[in-house]
Amino acid sequence: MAVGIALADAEGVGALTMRRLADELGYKVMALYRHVANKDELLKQMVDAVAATIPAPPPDRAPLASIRDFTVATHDAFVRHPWVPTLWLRVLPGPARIDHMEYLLSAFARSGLPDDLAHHGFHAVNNHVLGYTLQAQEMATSTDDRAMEDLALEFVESLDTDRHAHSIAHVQQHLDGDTSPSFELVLDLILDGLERLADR
Amino acid sequence: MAVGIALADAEGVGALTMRRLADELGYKVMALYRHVANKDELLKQMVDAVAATIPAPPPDRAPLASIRDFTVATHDAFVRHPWVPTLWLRVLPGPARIDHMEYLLSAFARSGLPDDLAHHGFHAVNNHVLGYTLQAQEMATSTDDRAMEDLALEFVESLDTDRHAHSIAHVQQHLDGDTSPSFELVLDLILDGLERLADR
DNA sequence: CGGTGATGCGTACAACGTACGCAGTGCTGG
DNA sequence: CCAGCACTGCGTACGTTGTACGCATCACCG
Repeated sequence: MAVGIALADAEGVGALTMRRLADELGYKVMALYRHVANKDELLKQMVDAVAATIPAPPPDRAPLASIRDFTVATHDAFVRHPWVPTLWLRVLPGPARIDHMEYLLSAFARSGLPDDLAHHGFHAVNNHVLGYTLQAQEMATSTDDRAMEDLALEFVESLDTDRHAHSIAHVQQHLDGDTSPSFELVLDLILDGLERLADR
Repeated sequence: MAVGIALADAEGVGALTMRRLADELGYKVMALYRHVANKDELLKQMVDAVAATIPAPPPDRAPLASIRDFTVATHDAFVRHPWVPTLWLRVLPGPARIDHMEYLLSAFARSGLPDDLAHHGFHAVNNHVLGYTLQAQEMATSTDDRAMEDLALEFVESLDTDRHAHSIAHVQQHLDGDTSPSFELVLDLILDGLERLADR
């Protein structure tokens, strides 16, 4: 069931309406409610299904490396399903999401970082994946790829060349596309910082 | 206008319906549309109004310290108006939001960091404020303070003591409240990391 | 004084989530 | 083999939301 649903991520969460989903499946609306309590429950299951696809690194990997890999894998999943980060926080966590959390916490526990740093690190890493992907979404809302670039240019046009010089330059940097590995760079920034703090 | 609206942050965005807002103001629904094009426009103005309240540090402050202060101020604003982070990315940026972006970028430009690091740093900092506050929201959704604690405890009850030991411990840490300054700690982690990368 | 613009509003509609109760269908225990 | 039961699909219908459209009112200016 969650499968036919995840297919509707081709059109964004906004397009995911119960009637639309029913149509897609060849059923009528109310039939869906025999399988799902309500829409929130449905979304919860969808998010959980995605969470379940995030692979945990092999157990023999070093803790910090595991954290890195796992976070990158989470980011990948978010990129593959752009609607997930939006819902990640809004719906109640299902089993897979709890396992996800548990895994990351356990890796931090094994990392040798002091308890409080591990605690903060967990949040830092979580915020980073989530914030980063959400931010990326901001741009790509329902724009068919080429149109996004136009939209960015149009946005730049609307700015005052003097007062917003930096913003214009920033957008330009994005359009030049020379900033791709930003996600992992900042992730490493955080992880290295944690290690350094622990060493003191 | 945005004033009567911002007052509706006492009940969360969900409660902000056009009819409700009209009632609150003593008007009927359609009267609102003489002042605002549509609801998105309204939300945009609300977010922008909040963005306008975020103070820029004095010009003589060191760039990195300015970034820090400004980010903390942004976080404060988000805490004061919990509905803002959710909308921050969803609505189009108004003038105040553009100024906000411009200020942060200009501080990075003055910081002496190489261009690409400044670019990434901007995103890192932005993601952090946003991600952090959103994450905090996750917990505090429409729960009247004391009830939240109960909810957390109930959540813990639902977990398997063995399989989810770390998650339980993590929630416990939150309930003990010994983790408050987490936001600034991670922020410093990021800023220090940027500096260190630049020095190499 | 007549006209013109801004402002408030009443009615109405489409899209949504979903409550409720009925109908068919297949499996099970006697 | 059949009565009953549980499950699944569905038709109808309601309440809530955003908002289009057109009319009424009123201030002001020539």
